[in-house]
Amino acid sequence: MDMKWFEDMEAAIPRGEVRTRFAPSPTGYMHVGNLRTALYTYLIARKNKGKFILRIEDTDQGRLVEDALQVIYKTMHDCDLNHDEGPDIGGPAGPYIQTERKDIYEKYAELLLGKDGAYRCFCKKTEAEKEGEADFTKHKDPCSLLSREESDKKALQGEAFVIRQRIPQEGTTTFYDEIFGEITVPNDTLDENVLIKSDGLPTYNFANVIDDHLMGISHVVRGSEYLASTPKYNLLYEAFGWEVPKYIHCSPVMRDHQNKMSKRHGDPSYEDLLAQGYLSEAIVNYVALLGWSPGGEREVFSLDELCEVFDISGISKSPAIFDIEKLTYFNTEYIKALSAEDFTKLAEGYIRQSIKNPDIDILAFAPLLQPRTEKLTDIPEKIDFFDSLPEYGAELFVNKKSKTDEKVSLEMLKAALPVLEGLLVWDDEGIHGAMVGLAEKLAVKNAAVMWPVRIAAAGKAVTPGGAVEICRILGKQESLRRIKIAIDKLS
RNA sequence: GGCCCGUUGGUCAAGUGGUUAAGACACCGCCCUUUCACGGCGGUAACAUGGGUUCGAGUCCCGUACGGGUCACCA
Repeated sequence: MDMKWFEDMEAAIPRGEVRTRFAPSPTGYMHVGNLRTALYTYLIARKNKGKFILRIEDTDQGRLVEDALQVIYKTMHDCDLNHDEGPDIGGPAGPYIQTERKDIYEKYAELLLGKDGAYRCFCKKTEAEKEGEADFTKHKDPCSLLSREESDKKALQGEAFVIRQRIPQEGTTTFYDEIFGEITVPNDTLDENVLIKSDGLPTYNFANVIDDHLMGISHVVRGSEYLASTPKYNLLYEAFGWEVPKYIHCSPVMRDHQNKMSKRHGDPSYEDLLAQGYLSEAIVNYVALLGWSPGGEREVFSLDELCEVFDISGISKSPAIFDIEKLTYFNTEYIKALSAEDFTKLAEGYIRQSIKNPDIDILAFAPLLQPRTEKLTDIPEKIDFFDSLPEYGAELFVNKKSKTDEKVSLEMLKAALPVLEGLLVWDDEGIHGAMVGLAEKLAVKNAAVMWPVRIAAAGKAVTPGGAVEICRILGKQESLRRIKIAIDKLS
């Protein structure tokens, strides 16, 4: 065995700084829990002026998904979770794609074999483990008893094998997690997992340990589903004589008390949320708070601010249920905080979805929409009435607070028609003045005029903006036409 | 089933032995208002459970219940 090679590998490991890594499998789908893990991982690196690394865990050849890498890059980029090292930009600890590190794993597996921390298993892959009846009894693997000579001989003869981790059956293993504290498990409950598969590629169980070590990862951030196998990873570090990194296991993001968020249940992925009209910044802010708390009362944080205040101690042990309503609240806040230009830019496409009439000024809607938009996708149905007057019932004219009913509305519209018709300048000031003046003349509340006019102009009860703004955007001719339609309807 | 972990209002959560148990979302009410919304003000609502330890327990210990994770040649 070429020990010089191993020495060189060790010597090349970046050290002396905080290094974290986000290590997704290319599944083509970034679920919310994944995004949160990426965020926390990023935050820990930035908070400590360290490095954030992207590593692709693609050792499952059967599950390759086309373009999955692009989904990862795009999500990270959209969310501003920029990495310092990764497959696309390189770095001192590459390659950053596991299938490109095959020879590295092979060498370390060989080394481990030599240390008796692993053994070859020549058993046939058992199809016996069918769905349904789970067998929880542990079986002693006969191959673990094979002498090194026998094992080498069989391998040399070309017999297919996998490499399994050898686990001492006595004693306990203890590891420390930054969130859960000290955890101790009896060694005889640990399985001798496959480290190298028959296709020569490593399993997660092996690759993560090798890579985290070789890439100089100081803080391992991952989902709590790995909590149960962490003792086995510790045993691996121990067998190699390597320093164990800090562990940060995050509890899952749930859809309800019983189930994790999942594609199967139709829970939204990051991409889905974008498509539903949520802003990246709002999603990131909300997700940061799902399972982590800064401790104070403040909740709105930009990414940069999160880098400052984030602390591992604020991460919660128990799972958190994803609440789309609270996300919506954050989204509303972020939309309101947008500059008028930025909002217009984002809203334009949605506005065009329902406004086909080229005579209508698209930009006129933006200021009306911005303070009352929860999700960008809500925009089209809010303004569809501008394009064409919807069918509506006369009961919309009834409003207690404005003191209007169908009869009063008819009177008001009849009175308003000539006043508006006589307006020479069709702007907010003029329209407002005309209607308020009319109300004063008739000795009624402003609302008694405004309500019927708004209903007549819009044909729906809930509208962005009031009678004045709607009439202004509609234009004089169309406004008058709609008022006449309403008069006919009420007569 | 074994092992591991968790449990503060509907949800996210603060809280590290002594608090009137924060805050946010949602919900309800009032005010403002040319609608809805926004905004302002106020309200309903919680320490899973039983034992300890302690002068004193949401906070520490043990049990119970409930929930989750894991026990793949998936990660």
